[in-house]
Amino acid sequence: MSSEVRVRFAPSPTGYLHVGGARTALFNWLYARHAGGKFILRIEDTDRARHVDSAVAAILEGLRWLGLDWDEGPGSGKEAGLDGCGEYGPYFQSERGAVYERYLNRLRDAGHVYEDPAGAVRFRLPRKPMEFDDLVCGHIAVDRSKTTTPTGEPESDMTIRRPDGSWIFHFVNVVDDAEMRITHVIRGEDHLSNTPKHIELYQALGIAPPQFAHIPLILNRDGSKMSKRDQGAHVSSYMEQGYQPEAVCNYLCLLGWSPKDDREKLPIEEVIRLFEPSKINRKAAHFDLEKCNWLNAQYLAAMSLDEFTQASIPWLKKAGIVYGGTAALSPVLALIKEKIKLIPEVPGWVDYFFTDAFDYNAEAVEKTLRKPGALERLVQLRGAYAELNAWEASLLESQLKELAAKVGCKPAEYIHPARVAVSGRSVGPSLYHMLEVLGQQRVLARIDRTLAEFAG
RNA sequence: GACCCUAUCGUCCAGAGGUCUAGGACACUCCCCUUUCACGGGAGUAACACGGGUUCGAAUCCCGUUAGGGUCACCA
Repeated sequence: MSSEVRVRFAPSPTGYLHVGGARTALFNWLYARHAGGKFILRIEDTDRARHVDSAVAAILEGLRWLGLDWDEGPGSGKEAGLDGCGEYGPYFQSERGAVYERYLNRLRDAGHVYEDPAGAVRFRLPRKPMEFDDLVCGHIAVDRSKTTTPTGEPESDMTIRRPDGSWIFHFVNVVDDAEMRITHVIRGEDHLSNTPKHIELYQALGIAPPQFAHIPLILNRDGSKMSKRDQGAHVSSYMEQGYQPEAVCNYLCLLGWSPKDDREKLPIEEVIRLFEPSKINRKAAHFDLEKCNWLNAQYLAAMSLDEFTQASIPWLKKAGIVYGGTAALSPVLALIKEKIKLIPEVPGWVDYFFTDAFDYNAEAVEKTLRKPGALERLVQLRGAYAELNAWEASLLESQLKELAAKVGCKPAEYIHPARVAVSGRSVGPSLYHMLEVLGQQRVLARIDRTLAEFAG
């Protein structure tokens, strides 16, 4: 009746959301949004005994974080809770037993299933050549009569219900896709070999199968299979490490898809506009965290100072830094904003702005303060800065350079010790701007402290 | 083992028979900017897996080989 595109993401609640799964969800979502269709989330928890609410929550949380809102499924993309929305529910397979029973009877009436000696229900798999069109892989022709097990036995019939009455993936997956009016099944390439069997199921049921699109898997950088233990494998790890969700999402979009021009960072609206399942690459993509980090830095650079400040606050609090209001915080963050690749690095760059009790980095001390004459330079610089009636970066710079010229040494002889004296380390923002933000009182006091600590 | 998918710089992506002495990005190296670190700007190293065809012409089409991946469950 309607030609509306309906796609779905159907994870099983394993307790976390894998990036591979996230990308599958993303591509489904992109297509739904591109086509003005619906994105459905269905939880494949056929094993009710293993159903854990927190495991489902981890998946919903990851999807929401990435911005992948669903139109039907547990809860909605926008609100919390697991109640569900949509007219084809429930969206937990553990609650759909009656539906499966009904479809099983249809198969039974048509003579497609039988009970094996152990009491499991099996589907009589037609062993004949068949073919289908895949949106990503193209036309696929297989002869299932030829596939055998590792020991050389012919493949056995597909089990669809266990002796204990619980259901097997293949059957319920097909039934639910049919019941939920799914028009396009976009899933991982690991399902490619399952698809002929699923199509047989559709045919036995007398239902027209949906369009299929199998997307390549994501591998580790070195080409090995990405497992749950690998770095960056869980969406939650990006949440915990303070990545920008837009950046991670953007990166995932680029894994197997591209706008066909040289753009890398592009708004999701633009991806939605250009996305086509048939344009997805056929080759497995290797996951490169470096590039993801670079994209994240691009997103940070594009943030306003205010956005950057708001994003930094939770991490400053977590680090126990008392910054005393955004008015005091923002000028400091302005100094280091473009040096940051990941928001959680912020506390490590600004801590000394908010406490006088910072430590001196041993290596920095060795390389600058311990150098002959360094403390003498500090005394001279302190003298010059103490006399200033104004306190502004360009003035501080000209004063320092004048002093160096008068004494007949390089400005560096003042710059390096000064940096260590006021911050305890040898790397940081532009010295003069840092001094400006710190203020005259604190700068002089910190030089005094340094002189006292390292004299003699 | 059988069946299926895939094959362009280390990695991601352009390239859909001539415009390719193969382009962009990440990473790496060097230079500039900056007397710190980073950003930014510039330059450089680096690839069509191999072998056969088809064609006037192939990274692009076909076949084979090799390599990688997937599936062959009462996991999803």
